Amino acid sequence: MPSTRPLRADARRNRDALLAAAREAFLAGESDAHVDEIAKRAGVAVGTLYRHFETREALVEEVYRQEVDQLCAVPAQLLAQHAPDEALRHFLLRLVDHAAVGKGMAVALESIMATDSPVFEDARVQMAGALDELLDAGAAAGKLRADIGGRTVLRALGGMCGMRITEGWRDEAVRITEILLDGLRYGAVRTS
Amino acid sequence: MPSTRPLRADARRNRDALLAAAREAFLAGESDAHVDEIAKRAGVAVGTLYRHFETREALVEEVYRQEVDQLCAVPAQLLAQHAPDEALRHFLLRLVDHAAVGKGMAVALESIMATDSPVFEDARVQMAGALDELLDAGAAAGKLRADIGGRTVLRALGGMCGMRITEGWRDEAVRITEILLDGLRYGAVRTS
DNA sequence: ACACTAAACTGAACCGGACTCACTTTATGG
DNA sequence: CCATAAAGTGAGTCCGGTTCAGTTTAGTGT
Repeated sequence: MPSTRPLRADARRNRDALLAAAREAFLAGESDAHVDEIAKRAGVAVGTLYRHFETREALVEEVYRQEVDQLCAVPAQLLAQHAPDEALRHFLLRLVDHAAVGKGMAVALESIMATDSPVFEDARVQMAGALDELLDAGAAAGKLRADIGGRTVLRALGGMCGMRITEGWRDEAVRITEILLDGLRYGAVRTS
Repeated sequence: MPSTRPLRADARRNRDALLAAAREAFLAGESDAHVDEIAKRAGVAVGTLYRHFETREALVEEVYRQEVDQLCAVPAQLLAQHAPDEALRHFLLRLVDHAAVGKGMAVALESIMATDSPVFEDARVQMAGALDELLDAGAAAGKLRADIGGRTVLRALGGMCGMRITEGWRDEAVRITEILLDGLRYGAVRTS
C-alpha cells in the first residue's frame, strides 16, 4: 500500500537539502545545531523542516538511518575478500571509524543506541543482521564461537559509539574491538 | 586551601535533601525530572537548587559522583574473597546491576560516559583505578593479560551503561561481560 | 498558454523548561 | 537579643523546539 504519491519536485529537493544540511552540521561537530540553523543552511524556513520531519529528533533519526543503510551493504563485499573472522574485524573497525567521523555524528549515534524508538530498533535489527552474516560465516569455518548473535556484539560496541571523541579515542576503540574478537575466538576454541 | 567554611546547618540540610530528591527521581525512572519537580520533592524553591548547583547537569553529576564513590570502595573487599579474575567478574557484574538500578540513572550514566566535563573525567579515573586494582591482581596471578588497563575496560563497558533498559537487557549485558572476560583471559594464555 | 487547486512554504507567535535576581527570611556569633 | 551575612524565595526572563493561519507555487486539465 505505498499510497504515497511521489513528492512534488520542490518538496523532494527541500527534503534532501534538509538532510544534507543536518548531516553537514552534525559532521561539523555542531551536535546541538538548532533547528533554525539547520533550516537556514538548507535555505528554507523552519516550517518546512517540520513539514518533512515530525520533530527535530526525527530528522536526526533519518540522517542516521541513511548512514546505517550504507554501512550494512558492506559485509557481503568483505566476506568475498577475507576469511570470516578477518572480515568481522574489518567490519568492526569500519564501524569504529564510522562513529569517529565526527563528534556531532557520535552524539547522534549515541542517542540511537540508547533510544528505544521503533525507528532505531529497525536500525539495530539491520545492523545485527549484517553482523550475523559475518558471525555465521566465522562459526561455519570454526573460527568463532557459534552461540553469540550479532545483536549481542552490537550492544557490546554500542558504548564505543557513544564515547565522545577524546585524546586517543580511536586507538582505544580499536583495542576494545580486538579484545572482543579474542573473546569470540576463545569461545570457538573451548567449544570446538 | 579548603577555605570553604562549613555550610550553615539549614544549607547543608537542603543540599542533602536536593541530592536525595534527585536520586530518588532518577531511580524512579523520571530521567527527565524537571528542576521544579526536584525542588518540590526536596521541599525547597528552585532558587535554592541553583544556589547549590551551578546547573541542572551539575546536580546530576553530583548524584552520580556519590554513586561512583560508593562503587569504587568495592574491589578491595572482593579481592579478599575471590580469585582475581573472579573478583573482576563480580565487580563488572555489579557495575551492570548498578547501571540497571533504574532507567533514569542509566540515562544519567550515559551522559557521564559521554561527557568530557572534568567532573566525569575524575569519575573515570577513579573507576579506572578500581579496575586496575583488579586487573593487576589478575595479571600477577597469570589469569589475565597484563597489557590492558582499567581505562580501556571501562570504555568497553561504557556502552552497556548507556543502553536503555529493554527486554532482556540484563542478560545481554552479562553475556557481554563474559565475552570481555574471555578476551582478557585469552590474552593471558597467548602471552603466558 | 492559462487558470485552478492541492501541495508546499513561510515566519511570527506560542509554549515549556532551564535559569536569574531583587527581595525576604533566618542561622549564628558576639 | 541584635546585627548581619548567609540562605531561601518565586515571579519573570530567556531560549529553543514546535505550531498554524496566511501566502506561494508545481503540476494538471482544458
